[in-house]
Amino acid sequence: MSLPPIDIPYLTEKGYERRKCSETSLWYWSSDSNRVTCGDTHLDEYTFIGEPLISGFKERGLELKNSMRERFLRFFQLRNHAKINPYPILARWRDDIHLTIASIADFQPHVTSGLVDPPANPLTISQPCIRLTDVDAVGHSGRHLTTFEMMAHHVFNKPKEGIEYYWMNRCVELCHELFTEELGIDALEITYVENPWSGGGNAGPAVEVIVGGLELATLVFMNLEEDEDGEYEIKGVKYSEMDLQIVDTGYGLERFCWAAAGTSTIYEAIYPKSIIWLKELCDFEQKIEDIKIDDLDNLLGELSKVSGIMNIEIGSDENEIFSNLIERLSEKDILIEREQVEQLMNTLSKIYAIPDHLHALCNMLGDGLVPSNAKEGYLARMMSRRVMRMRDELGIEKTLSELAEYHMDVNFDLTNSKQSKNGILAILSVEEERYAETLRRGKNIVSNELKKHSKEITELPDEFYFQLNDSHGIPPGMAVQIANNLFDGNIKLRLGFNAEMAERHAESVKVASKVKSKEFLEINTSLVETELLYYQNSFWLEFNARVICCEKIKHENKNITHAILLDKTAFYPEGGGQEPDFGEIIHPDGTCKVLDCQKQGSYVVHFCDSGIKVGTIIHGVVDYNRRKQLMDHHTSVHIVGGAARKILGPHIFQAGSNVSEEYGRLDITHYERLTRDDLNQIESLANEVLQEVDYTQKSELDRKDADLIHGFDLYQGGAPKTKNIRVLQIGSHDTQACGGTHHDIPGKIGQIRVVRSTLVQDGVERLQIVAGNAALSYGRKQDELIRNSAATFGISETDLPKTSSRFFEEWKSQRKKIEQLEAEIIRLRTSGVDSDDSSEVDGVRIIILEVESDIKQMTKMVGELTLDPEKPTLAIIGSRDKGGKLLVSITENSLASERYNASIILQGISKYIDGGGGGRPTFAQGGGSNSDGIPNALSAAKTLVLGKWEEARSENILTSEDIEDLIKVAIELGLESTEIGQYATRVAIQHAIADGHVDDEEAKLIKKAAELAGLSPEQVDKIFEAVSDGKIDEEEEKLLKNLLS
RNA sequence: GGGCGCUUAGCUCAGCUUGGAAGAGCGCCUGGUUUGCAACCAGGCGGCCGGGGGUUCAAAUCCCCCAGCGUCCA
Repeated sequence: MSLPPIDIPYLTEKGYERRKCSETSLWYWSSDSNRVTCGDTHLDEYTFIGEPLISGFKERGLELKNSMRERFLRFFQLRNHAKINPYPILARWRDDIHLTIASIADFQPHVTSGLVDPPANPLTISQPCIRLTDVDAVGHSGRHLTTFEMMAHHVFNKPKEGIEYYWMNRCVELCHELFTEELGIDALEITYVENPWSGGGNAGPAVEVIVGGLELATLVFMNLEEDEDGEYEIKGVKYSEMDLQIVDTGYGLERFCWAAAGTSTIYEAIYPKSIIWLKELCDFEQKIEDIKIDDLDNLLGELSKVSGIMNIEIGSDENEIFSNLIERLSEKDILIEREQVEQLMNTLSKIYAIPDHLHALCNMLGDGLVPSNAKEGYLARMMSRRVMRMRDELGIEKTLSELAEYHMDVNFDLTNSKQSKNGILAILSVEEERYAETLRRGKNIVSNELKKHSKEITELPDEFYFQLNDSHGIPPGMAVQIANNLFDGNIKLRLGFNAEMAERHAESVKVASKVKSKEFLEINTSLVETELLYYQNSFWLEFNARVICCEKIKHENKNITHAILLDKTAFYPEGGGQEPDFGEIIHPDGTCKVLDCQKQGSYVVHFCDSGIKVGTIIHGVVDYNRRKQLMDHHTSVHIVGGAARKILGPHIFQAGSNVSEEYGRLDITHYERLTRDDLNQIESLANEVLQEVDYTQKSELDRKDADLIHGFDLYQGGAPKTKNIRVLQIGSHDTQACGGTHHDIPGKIGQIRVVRSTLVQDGVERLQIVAGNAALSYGRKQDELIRNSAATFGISETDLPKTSSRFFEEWKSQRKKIEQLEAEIIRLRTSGVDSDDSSEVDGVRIIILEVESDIKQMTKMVGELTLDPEKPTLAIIGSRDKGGKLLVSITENSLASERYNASIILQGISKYIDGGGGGRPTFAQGGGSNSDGIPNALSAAKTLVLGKWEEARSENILTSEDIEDLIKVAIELGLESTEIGQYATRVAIQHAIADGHVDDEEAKLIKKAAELAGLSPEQVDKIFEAVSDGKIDEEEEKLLKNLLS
């Protein structure tokens, strides 16, 4: 069944009636008998613009927010609610969201699941929140914000335990009293709209409180949880009633302020000074004159009323919005052109959005966030880039830091901020530099793209815009602007392009798969949980226990054959970045080695090289040296983290850690690269701590108390998942929740070295730490490196830097000398070719030679040989290097290049080395797999180019088939001469007679050859006819033989 | 977490579509010009074309893997 109708006797008493909204069909309560809508529809304009509904607040901006918040909290404090300080805006106690999006988020999931008690009950709070889902609507709608305070009163009832404070009726009563008696709102203006709420696995009835057309509060009564067999159904999901019944309310502080100020937009109520300042900076007066708008104030007021009730959201049709807007305004006798509204809205929306975005940025950075290109850090980068873009579009010449500084001075309360003002400004300066770099690169890319198109182009390819946006961070609008600025062009973006892009993005979003927790073996849940001895004493290394489970298993590590559970253990299982303990289990039948140790639920699984009978009493011995080293590193990681925070600033947060026997690794958030000097300072401070702190304090606290006592920086290692929290406190130096094993006396570590830092992700530096014994062996290894290097040079260690750089310089100059000498050898070799290897054919020098060089040197050689235009040259050189290399080069734009084609020659001769090749007509290279074929290839080249056909045949250098192939090449090259013709004809005919048949190819060749041989056309035809049937009979053979002579 | 892009001279980047002699601008060095500087002219130095595999006679270029950086979206 669905939720039953809500019954609120209090409202009935106050003269309210339950009715159905004519527009939305939702049930609502109102005391205004004329009302037909629920108050939150497109028919309900804001009634408070110019006529505040909340009276008695003269302040604006920060002061207005302060006194409004104070009034709210005091109201509930006076009615038995405990005031709770706001939680951080970075939801680091949760691993499902980055930012605090509602006051109830403070208590999820630990309190709402019933695991942990709430900090007070009932309670009231004003929680700063950030929601980036509607970021595009900010500034346009007049009411959207990315950052706001959610004022709330929460109750956590547990009816089964007799804990019941209040529920729906009393909640509405409190709300109604607040609005009417405390804030003086006319009851006729208030409607209560029933609209069941569901989300995140919970659900319940809910009431939206609408005042003057604006939703001021939502009252949620969360009493259901998702349950397949549940009796209630909401939006297709089944729910059942849960033990905990939560009153979850949310009152928008900024909206209260707006209703009290009656300004045309919410931004003017909360950021008035910023808006005036920004208007001056961008010369707003002048812009208005340019747009030619007369009665601005009246227009703005009406615009806000109208746009407030129109749903301006991402991806909505701009055309429709503007034409709607103009129509609505004309109903109010305000006549205005579409272009005027568009220009006005464009400018104003930016002026409105900038302070909002800056406020969100200050909230995030103030809480210690470091901007990054990934994860939550990206949210800050996105916001800062939005601000800078809008600033540039408005033509405001202020740096991001200057804008933020003004914002902090005027609108932002730094008292709850972890980060200092200067820290925030420093981070923003870095962001501005990075943005400038992105812009510079973007301009380059646009410029390169434009070079590909003609200057008259008016549209660039879609794909280009998409890629520029997704890969280079330049949105299409900006790309167009850059393009037109660069080339004074007339490029336009087609209408609705941004919506298309958003759609494309939406398509490509895929659902991430869930990671399952590891299961090593099936554990009978009736077995007793493992008692953890290592928490009772870090140096409890030997113990007696009973085997309660032992199973044969398969494992990556071949030595591991069994998994063993004990009723208690001192073996630490891998967790919290600390690697597992190793050691031995001694039992009556022998000893088995513990090679790995993992946690599964409440059990510790020992991975061993042999099994033990269940029930056996054993003696466990943890490997002391390994454990000691792991503890040295783990405690050091905490100490170094604390040192880094003291030296670099409060934004230092642990982004991950790993502790092994060799070293400790600590990832920290920071906005700049660390220098060796930074590391030295951190290292020094860490070692001071070893001296100063005598004992560490270990405690186990209830989650509720841990939060209260230590705050949320406690959870550096990640979101806590248990009711009880182990806390390690190292003097006043560092306090963290940690499940690892740690030293009681830090001094036992001996020394800590911070060896190096690497950038592991934008905004995250990885520190590598060695401590205790590992520090000692690290130092020894370093010494050895230096000693060995010095020994190689045969010098003292102090001379090492000087000598090594001298050797390096010498090596470089000698290498250069070698190259020069090689070049000289090539010159000598090539200048001497004329006598032996070169000849001349009709004014072209022909060089054919074999060398012993690689392809690179060969190219240089032919360069020497063919680059001189005074000496037209055809060079063919071969080398037996790597399966044989051939290179054919021809002097460009010369007699030689007119006559010869390098690529064809190469292809004609590369078969001798079983290879191929190609290139340009004047330069071709090839290679093969038979380097012994090089001499044949060069002989073939000589035959071909020098026309030494008879010689090739008579001296048996080439086979007749080879010669036939070469003739084809010669003909292709156009090296046609009587000599070739005569010779070729003879060869072809001989070949044909020997075979006894003629194929098409041969026939053509014979015909062509006969022509070239100077035979008469009749003779040619006769021969062709004779051989064209593919066979040679006796008569034909006679004819051909006759021809031969 | 996912998508996309980039990585070439000291710096900023072309070249990759369609494999065939590694380029431009700035900077640097030498010389010229100049009273000197800037500017200009001529010449030169400077490259494991991010790493590793593969295809090919031949890879900066094509394919696969990895790394770093950038960027958009969660």
